Amino acid sequence: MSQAFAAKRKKKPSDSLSDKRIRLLDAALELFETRGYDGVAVPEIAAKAGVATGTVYLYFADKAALVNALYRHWKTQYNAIVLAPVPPALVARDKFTTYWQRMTDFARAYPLATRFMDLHHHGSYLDAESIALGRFYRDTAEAFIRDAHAAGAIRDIDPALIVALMWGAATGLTKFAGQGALDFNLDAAVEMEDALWRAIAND
Amino acid sequence: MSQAFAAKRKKKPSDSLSDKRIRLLDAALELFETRGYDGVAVPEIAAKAGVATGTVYLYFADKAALVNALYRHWKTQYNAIVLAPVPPALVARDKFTTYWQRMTDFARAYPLATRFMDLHHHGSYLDAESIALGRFYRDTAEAFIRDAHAAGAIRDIDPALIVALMWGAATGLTKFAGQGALDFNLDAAVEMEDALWRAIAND
Amino acid sequence: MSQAFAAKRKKKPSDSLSDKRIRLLDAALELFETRGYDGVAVPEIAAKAGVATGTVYLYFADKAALVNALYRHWKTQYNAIVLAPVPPALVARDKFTTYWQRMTDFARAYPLATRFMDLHHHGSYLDAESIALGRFYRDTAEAFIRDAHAAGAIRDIDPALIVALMWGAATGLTKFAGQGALDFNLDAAVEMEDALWRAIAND
Amino acid sequence: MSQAFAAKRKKKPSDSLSDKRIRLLDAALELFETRGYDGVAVPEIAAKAGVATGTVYLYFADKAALVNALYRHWKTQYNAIVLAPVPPALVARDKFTTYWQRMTDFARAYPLATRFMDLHHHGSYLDAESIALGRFYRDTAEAFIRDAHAAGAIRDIDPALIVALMWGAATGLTKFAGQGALDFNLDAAVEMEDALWRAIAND
DNA sequence: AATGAATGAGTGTTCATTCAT
DNA sequence: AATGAATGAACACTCATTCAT
Repeated sequence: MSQAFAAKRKKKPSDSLSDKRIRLLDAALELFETRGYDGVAVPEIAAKAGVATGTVYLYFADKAALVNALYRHWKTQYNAIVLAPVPPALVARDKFTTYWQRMTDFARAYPLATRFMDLHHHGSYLDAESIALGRFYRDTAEAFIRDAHAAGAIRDIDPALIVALMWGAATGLTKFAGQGALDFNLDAAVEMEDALWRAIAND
Repeated sequence: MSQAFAAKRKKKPSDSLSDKRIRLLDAALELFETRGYDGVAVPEIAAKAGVATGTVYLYFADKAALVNALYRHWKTQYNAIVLAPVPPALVARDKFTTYWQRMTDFARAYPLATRFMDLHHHGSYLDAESIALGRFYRDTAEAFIRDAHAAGAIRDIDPALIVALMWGAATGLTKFAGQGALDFNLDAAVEMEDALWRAIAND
Repeated sequence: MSQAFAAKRKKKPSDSLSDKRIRLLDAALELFETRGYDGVAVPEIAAKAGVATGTVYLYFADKAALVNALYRHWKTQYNAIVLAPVPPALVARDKFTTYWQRMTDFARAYPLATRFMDLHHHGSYLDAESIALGRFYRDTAEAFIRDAHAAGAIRDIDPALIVALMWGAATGLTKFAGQGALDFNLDAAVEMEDALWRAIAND
Repeated sequence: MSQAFAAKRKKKPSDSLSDKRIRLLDAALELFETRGYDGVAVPEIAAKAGVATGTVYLYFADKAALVNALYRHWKTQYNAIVLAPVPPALVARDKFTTYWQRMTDFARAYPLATRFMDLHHHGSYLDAESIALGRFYRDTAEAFIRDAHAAGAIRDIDPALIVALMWGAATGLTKFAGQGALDFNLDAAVEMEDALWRAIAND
């Protein structure tokens, strides 16, 4: 929004302003992902973003505001992309494919952000609003599972268990890929989808 | 407590010596699990363990040595308990049950340690030896999977994928249980085992 | 003060920047001279220099870097002032006078720095480069002595012994003056010079 | 004294007691000489002396008491050996030889103690009594010089200057010998004595 | 809007000293 | 008399944050 607004003005400061905000978030993502929130110094984020230390505080009230902004940015992205409504007309199996595909596409496209969200989802520096964004995953997933079960497509398993299984499978792929133990490509995603569906499908 | 009872007089130095070491490791586990390595101050660990700050350095060379000792302690426990050899006479399905039961028993008995190991497995403060302990899981799991596949019990899936799936399922249970989203009891473990076996079993 | 007067507005950063460095070196000199390297706490140096503790580390990598910078500063000054070449046309006696005068002028002008260099010349915190600066004294003095001996002006005494004597005489003056046992004024310097020349002169 | 007394008893504790005191002083000398008072930790002195840390405090009230005991021990030795009365019948030149010989003999026999006393004579941890011991040198030396001057043996030079010269010459020899710049043997001592006498002698 | 030098509270670590054994 | 584990104040150093420019 501020971006669109700024675009009307001719001055480049405003432009470079949002530019700097983004560069700060990118730098923070890279650093927090590897070393954790407390393991990274603010001046280091600034240096990686190519701005002065003081500039960080023009865009974020403090360090906690920066992680929260970063966390929300990616959780929001995730929710918008992965958890967007699926066509109600689709049969359960296709809905499942759609969700799983989005999850793995996202994880493969943004492995840093994916690991960052997993690693930091419990951080004491995250405020209530940030943490609340995580609930949307569970709610959406459980809703889908209940529907699918009601439609007779999947067996009678505690929905929470299925959510844990799907989330765990995606996380496992990301983690072991990060360790070099496997290649998280499209084939792997499809192979895993097949296994997951067998795990829960009726018959 | 039973310890204090058993130790009738005498030899308190060596008793209290290891006692302090253990209390430090316990305190560190609890604190590191919630707030991460850099989020916890050494004096705080000491306070929680009921010893003076300087005492930490009688048992550990520095803070990094403390996390490494903690990490190794639990990884070693995990490897000894969960990855101990299973009777070769067992059929694949029973081997699978054995491994899965151990994994979930461990995760339920020591949820803090389980989350700690997951959270810290990539920490820059861990030395090579500590990190090497993690490889045993992958090796053992893959060996089992190859055998089971050779015996025709499970389908032709990349073993690394199955490892990711099993690890992910256990992690997912631990994580969502920690968030209060599910109750990680024996039933849940068994229900998940059934789902997992369907995911990979031949037929 | 005259500095503040001269610096009319503008450019205070770089001004105050070197200003702080110098104030830190001055404070360190005064404190290290009396209490030794390990006897002085960094925050105390900062306080004496009128800056915050953290500021010390903007100008010096660590405490050792600070002593080394201090030591080098004064050794370099000493070498430049005292050991500067003397006109080759001068007769040996006049060269001797020149060197001795410079030594005593320096010691009288900068008694703190003189004692600091004597006290710290062997410190384990000094790096190789710092220690190497001390060699220049011996080399220059020995060269002069060899020339003077070749010219028949001084007797056949081991040059190293004469160096020890000259250095010792100057140090003795500084030391006993510091203890209040004598007044290290120009007369004392001249009287000592006369004695030293008699000690080594031919005839 | 306590040594002689203890010798009468059969128990070895008392024996090892004074033994330990001496070993502590020896260890402290070696360590303080190189690294200074604040640069050496008490447990390190204990380790070098082969006793437990707590034992140090059985023999000395605290660290300062230990340096003071060490300083006084050597200053007392120095005063007893070097500044002992010389036969009044001796001519000035022979008195001078006697004193100088004792100074250099001492410096060569106990280089560590000599450097320790030079380095620490101003330490803030030394109490008044310790520092007072240093005055004896000046007093004795000045008394000798006044006599010699009265006897017409030496020129009219400020006695304090001569003291500074003699002390400086001895210190210079010790220092440069310690740096490997010269060999502080008997010849060097004699050569230096000759030079010093020329410096001050009448004629 | 942007800088980065400066700050000082807070961190990891050391060490003089004590005390139960 | 002797020990050495334990202590906690004090140290060297870091880093989130501010502010004069």
